[in-house]
Amino acid sequence: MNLSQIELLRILQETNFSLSLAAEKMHIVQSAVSRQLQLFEAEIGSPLFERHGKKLIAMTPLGLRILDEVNVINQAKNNIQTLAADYLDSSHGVLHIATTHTQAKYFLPKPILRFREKYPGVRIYMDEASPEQLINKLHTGKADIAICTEKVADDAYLAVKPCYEWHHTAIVPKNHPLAEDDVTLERLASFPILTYSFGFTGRSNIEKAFEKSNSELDIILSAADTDVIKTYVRLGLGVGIIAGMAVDKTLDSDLVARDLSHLIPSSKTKIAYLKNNYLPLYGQHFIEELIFAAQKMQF
Amino acid sequence: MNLSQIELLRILQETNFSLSLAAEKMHIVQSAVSRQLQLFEAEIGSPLFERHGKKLIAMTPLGLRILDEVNVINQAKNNIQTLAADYLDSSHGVLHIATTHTQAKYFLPKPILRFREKYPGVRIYMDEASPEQLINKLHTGKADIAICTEKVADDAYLAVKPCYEWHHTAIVPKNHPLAEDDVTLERLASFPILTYSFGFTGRSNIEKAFEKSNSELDIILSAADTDVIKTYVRLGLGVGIIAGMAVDKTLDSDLVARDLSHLIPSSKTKIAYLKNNYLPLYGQHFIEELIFAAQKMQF
DNA sequence: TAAGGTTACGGCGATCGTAACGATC
DNA sequence: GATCGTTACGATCGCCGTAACCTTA
Repeated sequence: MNLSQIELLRILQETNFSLSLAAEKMHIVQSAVSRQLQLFEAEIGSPLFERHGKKLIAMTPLGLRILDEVNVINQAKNNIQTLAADYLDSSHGVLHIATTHTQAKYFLPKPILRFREKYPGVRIYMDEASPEQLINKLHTGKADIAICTEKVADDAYLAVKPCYEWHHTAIVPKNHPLAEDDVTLERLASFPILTYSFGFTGRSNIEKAFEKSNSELDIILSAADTDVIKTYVRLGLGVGIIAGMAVDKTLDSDLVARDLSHLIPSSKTKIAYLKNNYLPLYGQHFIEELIFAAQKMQF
Repeated sequence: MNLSQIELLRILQETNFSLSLAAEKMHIVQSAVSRQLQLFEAEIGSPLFERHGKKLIAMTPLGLRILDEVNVINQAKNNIQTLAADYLDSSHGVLHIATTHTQAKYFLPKPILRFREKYPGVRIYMDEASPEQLINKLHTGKADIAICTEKVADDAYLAVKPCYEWHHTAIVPKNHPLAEDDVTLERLASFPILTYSFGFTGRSNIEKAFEKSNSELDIILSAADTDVIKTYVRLGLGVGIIAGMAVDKTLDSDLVARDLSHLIPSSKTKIAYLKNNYLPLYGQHFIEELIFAAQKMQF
């Protein structure tokens, strides 16, 4: 057993068990990969992959169980490398942030600016995805830190820190009835609604609010992206329900924002990362920036 | 970085940072070890060991942090090997049990007999040690399963299963006053006491019982070993306080046993093993035997 | 000066690459 | 028949062992 064989197993799971793709990723020829896999299976004494003829199509139960350990080893190996690099120079490096559109556009700009000032040598990769995908990116090592509102609870491998609490806001064009009227659940439900997709940015709390009432929402447009919602609200398609921090007083001056904090439960945006993943110092400082920025906010 | 370098680091911590001892353990020459360490430190880019001249005397903070990850890797590597062996043949193998003398002599015989019948191919190593050492043996991989009463709480890396509950018993020679009289804390305290050493077999509960009362125990002999205590009780040195299950009705018929369950809080014997350590099937069955045996007992 | 660690060098074995072959959709 | 995997073989590179050298108690 050696580390390249461990790495091979890890890559095979990523490449849908393709030896040729794995070879490419490892920068060696395919025949070498084939032999290494054979050697490893020989050492284990049992096949780790189900095969159709010569093609690998799945992992055996033993293979899956061993894959768990392989991932542990891989994580630890990466930690060693990160630790070493961090110790040599904690001012340079790479930070993969995975988050939803709303956070990326309306919450992250300030903390990222401050962070850039302190760490001009750190390259930031920002990855937008659905909350479900965010967690997956953490687990597969494609992201170091995830920032989102939904789905990050009850995962034993995740460390989750509360970041900030916010409320939803309804937005309508200036001439819309809701621009002036009292806002109630029933009144809201009488209009076509535009809001976030399932599983995004506090959508679950919107569901909860209307579950309890007798009204039913007529959601005519769901989007992951606040700006898409705003666009169609401007076109008069209906009432937008968006996150409070996504309302920009100057850019959205053509719209009227009505606070919904009395109707829809507050949402909590969290910061999540893998417990077993060593975050370089600048990563830890980035989280501090997030929390600092959160404290300065109010919705 | 490769697995032998990882292994080297692990062994260096075991050998007090001696390259020559490490070389011996790894069955290679010392110069090879020296070079591998240099290569690894070069790859890390920083020294992992503090040196006095050429001699290694301690680890640097970075080295210690990396050692954590090394141990994780080592554990996972062992798990892979155990998984593979277990899958090939779950009827043969080795089981390292670490426990105290009392458990080894008075609780384990029955479950071990039953286990041997089911798994004649499993070699059992029984290791006697203090509770503190038991935990250490688990952490260093020298034991798979520990059975004891003290010290196994609040360790995040340990899985702890309750095994059985028992009470202390006082033993005296037949002609001793306590053979007949009512047993109270005060009465007990009026005699010289022989019992377990600090940190052994429910000793902490004895302390607790007497802390609350005004009496103070005059412990004239402490031993880890119940049989030593019995021996000196037979010689008339005083009153023995031992675990209830350590009283053998036939072998100890020359002694009088007085139950202390109304005076000393009950003790709980637990089974502990490392959460991250894969126990082969027979190991899991061994634990089942322990729990089965425990249910058949009563003290 | 003995014991532990480093440096230099030669030899062996592990693993890679090339290439030809085999199988599967 | 194109893609993917296996087998065979030669070449290379990494790692070990021998041995001489360095350093400190």
